[in-house]
Amino acid sequence: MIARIIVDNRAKSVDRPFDYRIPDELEGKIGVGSRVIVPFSKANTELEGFCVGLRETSQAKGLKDILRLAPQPAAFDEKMLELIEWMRGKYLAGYLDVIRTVVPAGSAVKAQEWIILNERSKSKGAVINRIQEILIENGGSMELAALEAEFEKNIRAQIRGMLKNGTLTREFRVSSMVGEKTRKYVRLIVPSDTAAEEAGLLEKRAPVQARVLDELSREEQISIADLKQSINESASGAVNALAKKGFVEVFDRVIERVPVLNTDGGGDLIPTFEQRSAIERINHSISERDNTVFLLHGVTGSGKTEVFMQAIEHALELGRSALVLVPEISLTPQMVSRFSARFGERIAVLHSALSMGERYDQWRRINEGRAEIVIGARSAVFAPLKNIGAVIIDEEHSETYKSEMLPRYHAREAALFRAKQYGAAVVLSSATPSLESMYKARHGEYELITMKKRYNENAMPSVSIADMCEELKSGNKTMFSRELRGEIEKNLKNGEQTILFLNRRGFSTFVSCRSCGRAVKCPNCNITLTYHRFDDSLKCHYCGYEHKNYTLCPVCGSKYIRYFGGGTQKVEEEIKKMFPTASVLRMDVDTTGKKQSHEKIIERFEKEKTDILIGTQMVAKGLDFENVTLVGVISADTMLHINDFRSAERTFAMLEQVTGRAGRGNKKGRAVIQTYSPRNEAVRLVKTHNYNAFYESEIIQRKLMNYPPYSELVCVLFSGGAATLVNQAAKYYLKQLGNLSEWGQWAQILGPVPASISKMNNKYRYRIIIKCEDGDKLTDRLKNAEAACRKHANYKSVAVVTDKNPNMMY
DNA sequence: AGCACGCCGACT
DNA sequence: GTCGGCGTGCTC
Repeated sequence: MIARIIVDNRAKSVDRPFDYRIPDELEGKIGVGSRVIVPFSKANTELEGFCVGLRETSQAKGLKDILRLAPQPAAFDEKMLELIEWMRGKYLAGYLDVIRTVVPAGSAVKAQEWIILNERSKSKGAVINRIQEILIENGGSMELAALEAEFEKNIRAQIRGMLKNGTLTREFRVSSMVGEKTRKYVRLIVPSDTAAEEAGLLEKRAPVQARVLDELSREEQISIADLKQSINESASGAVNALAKKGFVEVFDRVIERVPVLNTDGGGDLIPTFEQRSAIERINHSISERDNTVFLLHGVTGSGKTEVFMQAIEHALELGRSALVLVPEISLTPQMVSRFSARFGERIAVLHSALSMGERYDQWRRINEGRAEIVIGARSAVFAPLKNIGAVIIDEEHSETYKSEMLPRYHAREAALFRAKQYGAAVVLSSATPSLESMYKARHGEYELITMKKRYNENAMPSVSIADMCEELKSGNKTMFSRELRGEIEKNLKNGEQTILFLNRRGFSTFVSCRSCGRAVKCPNCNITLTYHRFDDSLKCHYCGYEHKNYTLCPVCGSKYIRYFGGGTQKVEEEIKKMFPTASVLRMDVDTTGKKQSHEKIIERFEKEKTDILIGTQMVAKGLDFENVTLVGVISADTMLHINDFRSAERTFAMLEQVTGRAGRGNKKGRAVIQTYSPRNEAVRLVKTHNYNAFYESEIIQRKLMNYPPYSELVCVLFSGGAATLVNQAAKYYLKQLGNLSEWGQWAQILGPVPASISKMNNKYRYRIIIKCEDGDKLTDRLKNAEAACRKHANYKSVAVVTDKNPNMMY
């Protein structure tokens, strides 16, 4: 038999299957997804490979044998392979890029090349002698990479020569990067009465040893870590002494790294009429296996989580599994704990904070069918579930579902693909669905379920809009309108909590000179630097460049340097000035840098009843606190004026979400939105929480401008060291794409033009945007044009990245 | 990526 | 004459 193998060699040109013979001893043991070790290229380097198919014969000449199986289980099954193939086409990515995305990182085996010195030979080459000396110093063998590191120049030629004449031999040693985790355990190897007797003897002389024996008589095996806890630090010494005397033995026990889940999440609730009817429709589809896609449009607090849980329960009853995607797991702790309270051990939670080992163990649990419900962010869509019955995508409009790395997949699209494979029901859920999804729902492609009532029949928060132009006219130059200020005062008096939201993305605080009018820019990127109060420095949020704050303008030397825009730090400062007695917490990227500090802030806010929480994006999602009755949006404009066709949609969704944080308990919630554009539709319609009106006004704009959902966008980004070269490469690419008239569909090409961030990390960037009916039909053309660019001698240094349906326009 | 092959200039 | 420079092309 012949196996088709994708070799784990990062070179793009080898991104295709290679045929290998399956040796007799491996016959029948290799199938789709198997991880194997194969010799590759002239040097027969041992590489890991993934099997993507079997066949009887091969036309390739010079077939080699598969060397052996890698220790890990198969990385994927046939269904997952279909997904891999689909993603390869859809997102113009290579096999390996896709496989590395789909298969958990770190579960790969890496073979290190070791060099062994056989005999010391006399040589006239200084390098050759030095190689021998270093090898002898290291006990006769070394990893090639370590050996090479000892030299400044390349020693490949010398090594090759020495391998040929037998002075050296080569060996590949595999070390699996992540495998099972083991822990040291102790157990008795003598009868328990012998141990008890010994314990009695040791009582006075060695009390710690006596206690170890005592505990082991009650429990068969105990980890050394536990003993250290229950006795004291010297327990491990005592264990060693007992082992030496032959009473106990220490052994490695495989343990699974399962993160601890919080399981307090309240009991079952009685579903409302709206919930019941939603559940019925979804469960019917699960039973029928008809792959219906539901768009669940429900206001915040309408009890969508309960609907999800009942659908999942139904899928499990039918022996099927369930996949739940959320925008970011750390932002939905309440949902996760409700799920784990209900489903316990059957859940696997995948999130970015997991270590590689934890991730691998979760992957195995799912793969072996020990966890049937997966809840996680974007990449959880690749969880190795079998027989999926229900797929739930919460906050389906969220932009975090789109990957910014290669392959630039959209988790919603990938989830729909998987659901189709298994005939699973899909629930796309949101209070503010994406225009694309609502369009499909209104045109019969998806089934619309609407949930209008909040679970506890609470009214939606009342929203008022503060016109900041008016404030300025009446002489208010602070960041806060009189109305917001008044409401905060009211809340402080009543002992109720307030959340202040500030969207820093897009318009960060920047430093500019009042004399020459120039803003301080990053030397590597065409972007203004952001001022950070904390260490009085200017930082570039794209490349990480950092500079101490200037006291004089770096361009004209003037001392009239000014700060523009207000970040969260500024808001915090002003609030503290205005309300000196109020307790204040700030939550943004700077205060949540460390793992879990974000959860800690939320916990503190809840427990300590902090008066005011100031935050960015992250306060907008999932927080559900009874005592929060006021939400203030410092500026609704920051997102609105970004030059992007989705900015209105984003603004509306964001405002709906933040204002929805108010009044989750019995008290009525209020929200104040500050803006310089009070008449803008996205801002105005939040006041009445009227999504449908917003949809109708926005969809007209989209149709007029032929934007999605009336078209598809393909964005091609070119970047390289010299602006003109990059621009030429983009033009050459367009020429390779051929005539629009031959494409068999309506299409429009925009560009090439400099990208919105025209320079990043010292790379100049140009973009082409293709508006068309069906981007997937262009895939082959795009791939060919990209390949032509890469081949062209002049443009080899220019990187080309294609993004279908990008979040932003670059 | 890494290696071999191959076609041109500077050396024993 | 040949050693070695790196441009080109292939890896089952």
